[in-house]
Amino acid sequence: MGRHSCCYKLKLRKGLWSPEEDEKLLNHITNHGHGCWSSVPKLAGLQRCGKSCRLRWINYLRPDLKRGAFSPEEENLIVELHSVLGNRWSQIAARLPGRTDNEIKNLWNSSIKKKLKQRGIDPNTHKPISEVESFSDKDKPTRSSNNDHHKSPSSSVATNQDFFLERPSEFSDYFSFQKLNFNSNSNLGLSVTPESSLCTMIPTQFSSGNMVGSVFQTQVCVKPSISLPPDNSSSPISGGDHVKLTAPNWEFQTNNFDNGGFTWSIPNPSSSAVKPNHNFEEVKWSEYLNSPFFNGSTVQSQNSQPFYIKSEAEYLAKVSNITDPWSQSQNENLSTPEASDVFSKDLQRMAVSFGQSL
DNA sequence: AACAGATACAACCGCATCTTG
DNA sequence: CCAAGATGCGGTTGTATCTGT
Repeated sequence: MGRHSCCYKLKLRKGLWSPEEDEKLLNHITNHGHGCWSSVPKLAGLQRCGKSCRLRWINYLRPDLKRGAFSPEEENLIVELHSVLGNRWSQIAARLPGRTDNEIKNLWNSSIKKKLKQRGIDPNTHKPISEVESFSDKDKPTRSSNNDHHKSPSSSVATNQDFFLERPSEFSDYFSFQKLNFNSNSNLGLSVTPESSLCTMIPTQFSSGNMVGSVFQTQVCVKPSISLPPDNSSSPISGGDHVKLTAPNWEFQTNNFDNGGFTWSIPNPSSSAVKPNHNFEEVKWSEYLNSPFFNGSTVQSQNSQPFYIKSEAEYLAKVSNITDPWSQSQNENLSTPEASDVFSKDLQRMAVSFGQSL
């Protein structure tokens, strides 16, 4: 459709808004509300199209807008959200009260991108630039066209399910999950994908980012999945190319935006109960992102209600008991190889259990 | 002071989706 | 169900301002 139809019929003003125009629009909406935007210009006495009026109101005149520079916490939150949501500016803006998608987009393009690059982080992938550069073509996921999650969702996301299925590979790249050094093969005929191409990432703690020293920290969880070998194997699981499972233990990652580095930690594997038969496919990513967990507020107590994934009830209960994954991991000093080995074995056990329940 | 380039921000454009008759 | 209009979104462009020479 493109340009609003009224713009063709009438000679309408374009470009910057004058104070007089602002006043007319502000007065009209204050007194009457905007109603149908296409009728606003006429009712407000403006030579603009409704689309232009709407944009002016949303980005500039709205009374609840927060003015002034972005705080470091806001910038960190934007980076964090962008790593999950990509260029879904409106969704990012929804988590920063008083900020508009337009100004967040502008901030990203004019400032944050450069800062990340200066820290050696690729703003598209959120990976260290050195890793991005060494990521050869042969290692890229086959669905390379989906590798850039910064495309417009309108063109890349056909359905919720498609979106959900496509997100994991993007984030497995980002999180370099192979650091966990899973056993790539087991005597059960199962394999945990070493490159973690099916790894699913769930952000858990955006709302509870906290200051540790001068560092703003947030935590996210990474949920490995298991892929099955071809049907000719002796795998106890049959049917379908892949089975996705929720890991019995969740991995916490702390993002330290001050130095651009990532610190890995893994909760004590024995502290988490295995819940083998829940079906993560039930939860669509978009539903998750629209869940109450994400609604509006950017500051939320860690002890508040856990986020919504109905099939993850067991997990939620555990998360709510973890008061500080960061210091917990520091104290326990879980080194990656040992912990990941246990982690990997738990995954395999769970996969078998899952397969037998089918 | 004048100019050019960089930067930040405002606004537009085109597309997809939603709504309505 | 369909078509047209309305709305929302993200990419892009335009412009004012800043900064350095």
